[in-house]
Amino acid sequence: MAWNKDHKQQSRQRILDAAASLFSQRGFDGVGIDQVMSEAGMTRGAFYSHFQSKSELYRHAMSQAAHRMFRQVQPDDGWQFDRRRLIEGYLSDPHVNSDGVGCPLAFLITDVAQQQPDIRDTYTALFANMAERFTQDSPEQRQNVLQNMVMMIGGVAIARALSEPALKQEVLQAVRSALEAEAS
Amino acid sequence: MAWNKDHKQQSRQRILDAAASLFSQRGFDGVGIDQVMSEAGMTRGAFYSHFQSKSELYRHAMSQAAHRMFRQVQPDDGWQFDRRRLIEGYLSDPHVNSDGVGCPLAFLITDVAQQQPDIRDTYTALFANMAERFTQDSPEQRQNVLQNMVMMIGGVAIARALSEPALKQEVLQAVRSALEAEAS
DNA sequence: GTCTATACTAAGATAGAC
DNA sequence: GTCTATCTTAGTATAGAC
Repeated sequence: MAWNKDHKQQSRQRILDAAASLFSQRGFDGVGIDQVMSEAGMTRGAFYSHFQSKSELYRHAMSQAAHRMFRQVQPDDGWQFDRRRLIEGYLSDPHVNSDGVGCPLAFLITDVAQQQPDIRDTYTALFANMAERFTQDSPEQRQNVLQNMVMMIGGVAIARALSEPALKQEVLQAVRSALEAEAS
Repeated sequence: MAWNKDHKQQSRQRILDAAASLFSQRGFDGVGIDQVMSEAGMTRGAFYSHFQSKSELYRHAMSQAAHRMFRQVQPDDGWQFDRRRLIEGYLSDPHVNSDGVGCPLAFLITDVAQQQPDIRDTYTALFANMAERFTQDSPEQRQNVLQNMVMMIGGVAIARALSEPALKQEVLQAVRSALEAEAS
């Protein structure tokens, strides 16, 4: 029994990892169950004993990717997060040009806006969650936090859409400048 | 002959208008040629005497929507555009919650990022074009212009993804505050 | 220039064997 | 729990009538 349970959990995790990566790059409509299951090392038929629908998979993959990012922002061991490191990492080339999992708040903005309410509710909860983590115990900073999140998320999303490297770097640099000015 | 030419132009325009609206709301993969042609009052077969592919239609629809917006920013009659009016209109409820054509730079960010190079090139050209219009003859302001564009585009895109009205308004208000502070 | 009909491919989801 | 097989629907694009 224990073995079976473990095995199912591992399969589910492989599906979620494949889904997070594929959805990050191609969006909801750009990914099929076939591709996800193939990348997870299984076939289509096995999918529905793990998730009820593609929509449910999308929501779980989005949540998982976001929470893994949150963990970097606010580690469990109680260390204060390093604001500058976070910003640099978020705007870095490996993240912006990632061909794997990226921050779903940035990589999937308009993709989410086009989907059903359940998916938009998940995105909304993740966005609100991140805003609260940043605001911590100084509610008077909330507007600044929201402005910084718009800059970071919007900047990464736009940079990913641009095909000209020079312009892409210019946008990312403009975002860095704005956030550094804000930090003082 | 003149009549035929006119008629074809009008059909093409109806297709473009329908496409701009549908793509704005549902993205590249969320729209079929059938839907576009049906909304334009024709059937599928007629499409390919106007455009070579769905991708070409998407690019033209995106360009047209953007240039119509540019015209509001910089009218032909030489009037200086009203910066505050532009910002208010861009962040307004009718634009953000529009169920028709919206600014493609905001409504289609991640949709474009997932598409082929030709589509990303079109988006890039439109973004660069808008940045230049705003910068006008003061190149030293270019970084500010890019920061403001990220704020406006990112803010509208995020607001559209959020399902909770209060949070959506909070984000838009934060963007307004940032842009007003910038204006001084 | 626009129509109907069709070729071709792929999607999401389900049924039933093992 | 995972497989193969299948149902149903819909997509892009093309061919040929009018």
